Amino acid sequence: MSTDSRQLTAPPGRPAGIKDIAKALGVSTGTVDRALHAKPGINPMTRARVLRMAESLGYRPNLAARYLKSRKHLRISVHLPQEIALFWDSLRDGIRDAAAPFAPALQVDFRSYPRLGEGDTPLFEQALRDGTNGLIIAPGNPAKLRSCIRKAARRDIPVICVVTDAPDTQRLTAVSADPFTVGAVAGELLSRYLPSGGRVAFFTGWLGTHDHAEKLRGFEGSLDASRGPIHLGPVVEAHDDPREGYRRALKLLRAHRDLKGIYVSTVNSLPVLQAAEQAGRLQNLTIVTTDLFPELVGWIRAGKVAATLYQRPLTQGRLALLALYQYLLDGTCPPPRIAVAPHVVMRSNLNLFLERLPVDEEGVNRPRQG
Amino acid sequence: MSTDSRQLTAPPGRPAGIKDIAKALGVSTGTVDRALHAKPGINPMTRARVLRMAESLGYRPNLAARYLKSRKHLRISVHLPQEIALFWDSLRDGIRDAAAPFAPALQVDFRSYPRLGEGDTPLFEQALRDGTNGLIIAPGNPAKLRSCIRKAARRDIPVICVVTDAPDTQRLTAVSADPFTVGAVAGELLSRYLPSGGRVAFFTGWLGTHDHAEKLRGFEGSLDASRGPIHLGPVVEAHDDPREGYRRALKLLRAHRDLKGIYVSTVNSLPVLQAAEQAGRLQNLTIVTTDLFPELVGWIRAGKVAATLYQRPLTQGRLALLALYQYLLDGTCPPPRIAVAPHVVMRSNLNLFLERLPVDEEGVNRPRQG
DNA sequence: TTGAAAGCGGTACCAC
DNA sequence: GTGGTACCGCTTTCAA
Repeated sequence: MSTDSRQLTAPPGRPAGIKDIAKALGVSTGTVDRALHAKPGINPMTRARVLRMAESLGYRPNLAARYLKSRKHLRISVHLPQEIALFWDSLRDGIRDAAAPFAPALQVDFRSYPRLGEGDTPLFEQALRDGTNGLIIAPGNPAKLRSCIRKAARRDIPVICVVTDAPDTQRLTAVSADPFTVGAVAGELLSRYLPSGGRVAFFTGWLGTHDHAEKLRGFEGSLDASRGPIHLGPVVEAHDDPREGYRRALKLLRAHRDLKGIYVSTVNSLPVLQAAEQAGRLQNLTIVTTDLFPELVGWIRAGKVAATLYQRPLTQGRLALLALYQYLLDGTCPPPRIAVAPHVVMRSNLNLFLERLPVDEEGVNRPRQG
Repeated sequence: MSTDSRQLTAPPGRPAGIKDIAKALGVSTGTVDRALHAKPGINPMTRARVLRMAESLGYRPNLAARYLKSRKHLRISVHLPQEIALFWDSLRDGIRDAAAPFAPALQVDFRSYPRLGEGDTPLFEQALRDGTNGLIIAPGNPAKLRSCIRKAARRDIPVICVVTDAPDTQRLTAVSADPFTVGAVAGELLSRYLPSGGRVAFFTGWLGTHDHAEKLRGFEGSLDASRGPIHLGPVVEAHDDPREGYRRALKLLRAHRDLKGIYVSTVNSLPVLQAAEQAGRLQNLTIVTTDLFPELVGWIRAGKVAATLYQRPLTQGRLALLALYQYLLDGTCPPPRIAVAPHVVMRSNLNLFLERLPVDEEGVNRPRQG
């Protein structure tokens, strides 16, 4: 008679291993391995028995041993733009830092392309050919990547979006500073900052971009919800171009002498600030900007920028990597969207953020003189 | 003649291991191991040669193999108060989450004592007796723990402080929301929120407590630095006692009919809010509070609390654990202080934080009626 | 003071 | 289909 397996189901002193399963069933470790990994060439019956026993013994694979033997380097590819360098470099740093504890089991390949949406498709396809195990991307133009993502999904290669999302695709998840909330925070700040009311302008890149439109929605909703008599004024698309931003800002300021505040919802805030200073309007404008970069520091220090909403690239990178690694390691599915709470950076807490920013404190931080 | 070691210093195809060092030097792996771990019973000369070779080969220990064999569970003790449960539980969660990837190589023992500063000393001494490898504590009364920390340092057992610091001790580092900055942010927010000026009150626990005094310094400095004609009004110590807080708040409001704002710099904000509501003054007060807990949610939603400064216990826990683990693993010394940037939580971004807060959305969040 | 060798828990290959 | 076993890189023990 075979031994009564039930008495073996009691948890032993130390965690059950593959050998314990094999012994309890009177099979070899090889068989157990094949069963656990759904490898070909095993009797379905045997497989079922092994799985049941593994379950009842509470078997958890020892990852140290697994990695030690198989040396299976998980390789993941990270494709991000070069511009704006500081932001994307921070994101890369966040990914690198989060990946460090898993080295050398996890290898991260960074690849860059010039600007958001320009040249990411070929990189994606190359990564698929190279047999990457997972991807982190910032889809500037989701439509163009749609088929790539589908292809990856078919091969069970997870894709995580950062900063921007590719909605309605099979990407595993998207990590971002929820744009609606970011816009809403800007709106609430300006409402509170301007209790006597007035009109505020909204600068953005392209209203056709999902994220930018969401920011506007959040911003407007927040202004409406506030009790103050503050209202949404002109909405300006500057297409993330400094010269266009400067030109449009100047024009805007001339056309609207009563403007009380401005929210620049993309990183393109410097031209707007310079235009406002040029026009001598800074004193009477409350300005909220987006993200944090060396040239902005001086403006914040001087109180010319009331607050900037920092999208925390480091944290986004960390969360994206962890979600991807978890999925690759044990199939854990992250929630469909991971929202990072934006930081409200002002003069009083600016220094805390500069520590993590590769900022040259000398000179760079002075606001340019008109 | 021994082989010329220099040609071996070139990085090989795959990472150098302990055997590579042994082979290059013509010694055994046992010797290499003893040298690398400063174990007793090895010729200093041999040791030096091994270390040099390890260096030049760029040797990095294979952690998988190390853990697989030695099963050396690092055990660390985390001692935190029970009250206020929600805050400290979040901190514990942050530690737990950060430790999870290292399981089972790292085991975390949580121990609790009733309130900050009450009963932490015996726990500390017990942990030392039990042979813990490291500690995370929240020193409510640094003076009492001073000798404990010294004892730990002598045995090379790292101690990390969270939330509160024990300055001038040998603790490895302290993770906290830098109190000066937190106070300064509150001051800047109130200055901006109240452009027409006036006086604002400052509620705290004990001015004798380092952190609380720092918050006041930051707060006042920020008010002074702002251009607005806003000034520091009454400073109230409520000793973190709800009844005392309520009583003092009522009295304060009666004595200062012109008060424009209040900053409650400890978690003891509910009584102050209730007093203000009772006195019918909420409409004309801009209130900034500290931390986030279920009972506060309704007040924020209703716009009665303009903002609350959240000290991000999850992040503090994560950073503390990582710093401790890094130190235990490869001796990496963290900076003497790790500052967490506090989050500015307002109506518009509240939901992002509630997701991580064990909050019952039903009923609990309504502000209590008088 | 040093060397040799036995595992740690899985994986992968070969033989049956 | 299944069993047996060498081996991943390191630690630890025992013998020299």
